[in-house]
Amino acid sequence: MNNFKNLRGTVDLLPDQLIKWQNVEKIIKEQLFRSSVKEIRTPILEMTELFMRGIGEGTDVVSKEMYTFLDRGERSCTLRPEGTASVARALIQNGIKTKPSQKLWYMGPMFRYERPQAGRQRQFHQLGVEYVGYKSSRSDIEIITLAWDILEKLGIKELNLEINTLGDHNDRLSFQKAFLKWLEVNKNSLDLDSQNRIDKNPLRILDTKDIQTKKILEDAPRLIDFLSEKSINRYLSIKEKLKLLKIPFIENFNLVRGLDYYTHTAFEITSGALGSQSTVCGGGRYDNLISQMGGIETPAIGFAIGLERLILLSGNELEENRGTDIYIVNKGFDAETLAISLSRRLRNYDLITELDLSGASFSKQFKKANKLNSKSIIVIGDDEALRNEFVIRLFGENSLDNKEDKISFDDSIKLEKWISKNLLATITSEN
RNA sequence: GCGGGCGUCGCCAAGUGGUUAAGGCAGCGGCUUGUGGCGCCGCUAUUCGGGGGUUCGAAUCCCCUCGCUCGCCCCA
Repeated sequence: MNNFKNLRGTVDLLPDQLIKWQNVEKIIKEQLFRSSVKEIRTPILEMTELFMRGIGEGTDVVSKEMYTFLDRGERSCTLRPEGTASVARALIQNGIKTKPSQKLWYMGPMFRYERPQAGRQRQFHQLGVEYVGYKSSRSDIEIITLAWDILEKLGIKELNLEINTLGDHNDRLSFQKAFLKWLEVNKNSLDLDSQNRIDKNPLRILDTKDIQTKKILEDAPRLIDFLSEKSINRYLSIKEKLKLLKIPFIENFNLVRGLDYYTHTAFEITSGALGSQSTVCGGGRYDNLISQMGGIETPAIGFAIGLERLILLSGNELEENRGTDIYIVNKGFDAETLAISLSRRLRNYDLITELDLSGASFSKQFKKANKLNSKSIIVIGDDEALRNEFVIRLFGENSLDNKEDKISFDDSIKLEKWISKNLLATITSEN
């Protein structure tokens, strides 16, 4: 076996699987379109510095999961591990002042160097939505409901929305001060992982999985007690509105999320159906990111949905495929040319036509048409070529009677009539 | 980076030390060169992820290695 193989953690998506992907993407895009969210596309490759500064050097993503390499000009480049930093960069670079508020989405591959497992790949796909330049809690609500509605439109059930608030920069500073003081005292009773985080990213200790540490943390200072009145009111109003909108949620004070840039609202949507990688959607507010990256003070909030996990969760009704409408059986020199030109004409209709290219026997071609479940069939052979007409008839399982029509190659009207009577009616009733 | 499970045809598999490695699906060819669905017949792994070892003899036992997979960490 010295054939080529795909790289670990990457996958080939084959035509059959892509039917579902395309349907999922279509539903998502429609929902975004109706919500006035506009698409943005940024490069997959960025300078490494962007992610180090944007996401935070202490984070797991940056410290151990990036695909980083030197290009031929000795520049350090990184395949994007997430989309927010790139979008922020693009907006700053392209003059964010001229468009101070915008609703944006992007969809595409992201790369993280991790051990693959169920629902986790090294190259995976995300839908990201960013509301940039929106400050009020109304934007938090709209973006949470947008994420929720997309998942609902896809027919995904049994989702859990978790929310938390991280406060603003000052809230966090004063909390961190108290928390560090407490950590100093309790350091030795924490698990090793958490001890390591004290210097790098103390907030992350809050969502430790270690049971012992969890218990000890119950007596630690709580972020919520350090929030300013303004921050608290903001959070309370979000909870209030979610209740009024009947979006079920649970509060999770330990929801911190792995990226440094979050402020105020953090949220996550999970599903038990996913196994251990249960997060489908993660997001939050990042009011300081853009200014930290050199832009003007611009509050923003966003989320990302993992498409692979979405595909795993969405039902198989999205796998349904539209079959061939007309299969053109053809054989003989003149017949083949006529068949090609007829197939081109047929592509002006909303029909799926397939021209047989094999030159095989008629019986072979019929077998192929049958395998494809073609709804109808056109036959062009030497006889037809001679008479300048083709044979057309219905083909599916309900039409074994071989009732054929003959249509002249010049008679477009008769062809159109035949199509609308026999094919278009059934196609529209299906959709 | 650390644990557990697994690697036999494109896919699903039987085989657990003895001469030619079942079977099914898919594919190809034929019965049937101008009309399909069913059926029947035939073809498709000198080789069991790779390398080394034990043995008269290995897909089957041992060692190493690679890959996949599930979980931990973390995240989408």
